[in-house]
Amino acid sequence: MRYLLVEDNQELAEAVLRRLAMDGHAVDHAASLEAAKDCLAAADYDLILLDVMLPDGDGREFLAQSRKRLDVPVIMLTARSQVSDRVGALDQGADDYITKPFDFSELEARCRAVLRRRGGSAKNEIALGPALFDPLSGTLRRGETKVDLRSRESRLLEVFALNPGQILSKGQLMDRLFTFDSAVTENAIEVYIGRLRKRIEGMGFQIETVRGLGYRIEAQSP
Amino acid sequence: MRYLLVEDNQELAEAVLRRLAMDGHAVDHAASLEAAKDCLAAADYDLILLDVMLPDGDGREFLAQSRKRLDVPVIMLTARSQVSDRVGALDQGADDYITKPFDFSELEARCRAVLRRRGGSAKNEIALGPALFDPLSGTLRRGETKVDLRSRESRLLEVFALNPGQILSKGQLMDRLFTFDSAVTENAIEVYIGRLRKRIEGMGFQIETVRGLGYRIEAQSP
DNA sequence: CGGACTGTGTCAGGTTTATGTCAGCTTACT
DNA sequence: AGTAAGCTGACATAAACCTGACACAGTCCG
Repeated sequence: MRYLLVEDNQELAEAVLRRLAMDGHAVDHAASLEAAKDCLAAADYDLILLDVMLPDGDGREFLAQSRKRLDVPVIMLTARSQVSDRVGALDQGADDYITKPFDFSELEARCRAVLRRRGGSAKNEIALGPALFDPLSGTLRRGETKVDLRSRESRLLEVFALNPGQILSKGQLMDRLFTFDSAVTENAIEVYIGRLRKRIEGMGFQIETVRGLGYRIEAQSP
Repeated sequence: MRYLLVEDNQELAEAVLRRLAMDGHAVDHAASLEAAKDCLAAADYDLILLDVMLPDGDGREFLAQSRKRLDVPVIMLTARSQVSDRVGALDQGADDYITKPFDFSELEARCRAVLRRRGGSAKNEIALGPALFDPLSGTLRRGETKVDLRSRESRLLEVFALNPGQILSKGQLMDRLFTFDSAVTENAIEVYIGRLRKRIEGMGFQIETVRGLGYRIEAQSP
């Protein structure tokens, strides 16, 4: 997938770029509307991440104009205070919006959601042993049994599901679950592992601790 | 592989250099950011080990700047006390971090992990007779049988696996397993050899004692 | 607006586990 | 047989991990 990120905050932009690159996407970065136009002229994108406040104009106007020519999904990045930003963002042609500060995992989830909506119904469920996990809705299903996960639990499980068999350290999990400026304890991961374990009981797979290294998902042993 | 170590503590730097050299890597050493820049201009590296606190600046800033131009994996070396060091290290562009003081074997393991992640996901398993050993997850497999090793056991086995047929003295093994400033008895090695032997029973290879000299790994005799 | 509810993250105390030492034993070599 | 080297079961310890309880902030709903 090829993304275009339009964002003038350098620090934030780099963090987002890195993260999306880790997921295997090619991401171009434009720090202004001017630069964004150049990028759009030069390449085809699958998704645009568009900040509202930009040095040379308002992202919404840009969106309104581009919509006539483009048919690319757009996710708006808005500041929390700018409530009015949200209102109308969707009207203006955005496919979704996300308020800053956001978790990277949430951004990833929204990107997937939007792309899925657009690109037809590519199934987005992940098989976990005999169970099926839908990270978008946060539901886990095995036959008749269905479990709803909370947002954090869902993201956590998603990270495991995307790295089956691999050991993930608490540090890695933290970086995947939390914003870079939020200072949470590693203990939070332990707590969530515990909560998640309770929920996935009887689903045919389990999270196993690898002492000193991290955690790993595995199909039920016995 | 060619590494660049950016670290101002002379003693630590030399120890790391020696160790990595033993693994057959070429390692350059820069004691400051200034020197690091010169090195980067002069050569291409496969991996950078970057201390956070340096006499002429913060390693993280350096990293943030370099990221634009470089695409080399970076492992940050942070002090345990400096919690803030760790926070965001990965977001700032590091591929991994390791807190001082660290065991050399852990450093090696992380280097391998990062390089592997970067260089595609080639499996990193080592053949030991009829068995396969994955030093990253610490699992040993022979056909259907799977054994999980503990961290120290895993590192110990790794040393043997990388030096097949060679006799390794207890001193050498200690150097490879423990931090240079930690004072452990040679008996500890004996104990671990014993534990490891128990675990690898039936895996088709064995650790044999060479009285007065050390130990050696060999395929099962009969 | 206030109270009930929910999702989150922290904390403190309890539990488990890896690790290294020790003491006494076995083995190999002279 | 004597001696040094190696082995091993038992143990203390500290670190890693788990978990019940709680505090806090949103959100919902009357």
